[in-house]
Amino acid sequence: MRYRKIPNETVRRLPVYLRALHILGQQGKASTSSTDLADMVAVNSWQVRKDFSYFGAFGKPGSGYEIDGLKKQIARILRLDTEHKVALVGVGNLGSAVLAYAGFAPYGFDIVAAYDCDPKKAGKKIHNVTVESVAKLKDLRKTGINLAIIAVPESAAQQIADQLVQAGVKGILNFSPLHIQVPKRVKVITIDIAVDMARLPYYMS
Amino acid sequence: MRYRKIPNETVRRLPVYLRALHILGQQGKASTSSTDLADMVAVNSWQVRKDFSYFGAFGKPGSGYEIDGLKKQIARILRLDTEHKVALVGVGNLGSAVLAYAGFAPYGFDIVAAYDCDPKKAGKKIHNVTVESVAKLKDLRKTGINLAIIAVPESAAQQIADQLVQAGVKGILNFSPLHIQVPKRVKVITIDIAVDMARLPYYMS
DNA sequence: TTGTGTGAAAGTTTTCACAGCA
DNA sequence: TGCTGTGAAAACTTTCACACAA
Repeated sequence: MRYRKIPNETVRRLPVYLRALHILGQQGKASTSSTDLADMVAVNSWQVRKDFSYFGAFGKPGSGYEIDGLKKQIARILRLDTEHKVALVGVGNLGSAVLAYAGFAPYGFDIVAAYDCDPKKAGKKIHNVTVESVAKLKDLRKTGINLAIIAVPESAAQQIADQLVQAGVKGILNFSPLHIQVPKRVKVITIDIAVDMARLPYYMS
Repeated sequence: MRYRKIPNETVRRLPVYLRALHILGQQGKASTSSTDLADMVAVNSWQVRKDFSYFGAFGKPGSGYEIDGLKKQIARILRLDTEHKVALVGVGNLGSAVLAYAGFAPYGFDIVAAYDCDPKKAGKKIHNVTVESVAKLKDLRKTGINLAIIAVPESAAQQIADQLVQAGVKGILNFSPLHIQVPKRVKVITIDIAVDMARLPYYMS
């Protein structure tokens, strides 16, 4: 079953496996099994094996998966085998939290630029990144950054997205609710905290 | 097709429809169509109609859906027709951003308590909520709060989750990566920013 | 013996096409 | 005419069962 079309749901799980493997690696382990991985990320062992099978076989019957090799394979599939420079737009409460967040590093993301429309913030250094005016967004193209995080208020999100696309950004992580319009070639992933939270009561007994 | 089992994916979309309806209501509109709603949330019109059909018919052929009525219906299904008090644990960068976030209010969520393990923060008022020591978590049961947001570092998350379950919490929005172990009766929804971001490069041309 | 890889079956979700109401 | 509601088909995803490799 080599190199079939990878199901979307599998792609969604791959970063989770990657994080689990990262942790196992830090614990000094060299290999693991589909059962152990499954327990860590709360799926079934056959789901893990099936997911991996979409890009060909990685594991050894009897002994399991070699952690370093598997990490590299998954990183390559997700195109996380090279560093990605990221721009952040909106350095409010949420933006600052994003800048402080250490969780991006294991995936090879590095936030190297930050923009805010508040002139008082321009020039300030927050978590090692100097905040610039949003007017400077047009210079983004020269920097080779093609990933951006939008953490601005809802009302400004579409306008910022337009500017980012103009500046050559190809992928956007969007924290503002509802849909942002971009050309088809640009991928947007939206995280809406309230929308996710709103599902909780439904599932509570 | 009345009162069939509601697909999980439909439940995931309901809060999104709710937000769109909220906006339409604020714009002074009284009714809308499946096509308009679909455009706002980036799905197809037949998906919208199918989703609504799982709880019975709401709309009028020819004229569409009455916004207020539809909002109430969806809120009732999601059990968002009553206010929900929420406790926040972890008032760091992310926790503060959550406290400041206005997006919860339209769904009826109200963050009324905040806890942090840093004794220096105890007693401080942040965005109208007084921060308390995590030692006070055991008093949570008396307050009638059964929803919590975990915004603590990864290493403390499981321990906090255990305490929350002990205190009678039935639903948890978890910002720390990887899986948190809770009894089956408790629902956990995890938001992992980095894991979502990690899918972007795969989809970028 | 332990643990992988994978066809086939079962289950879920999306898409389509169209009947029918206002 | 405009727009809904829905059965049926198609597409996608998960689960199972088991052959087989170390």
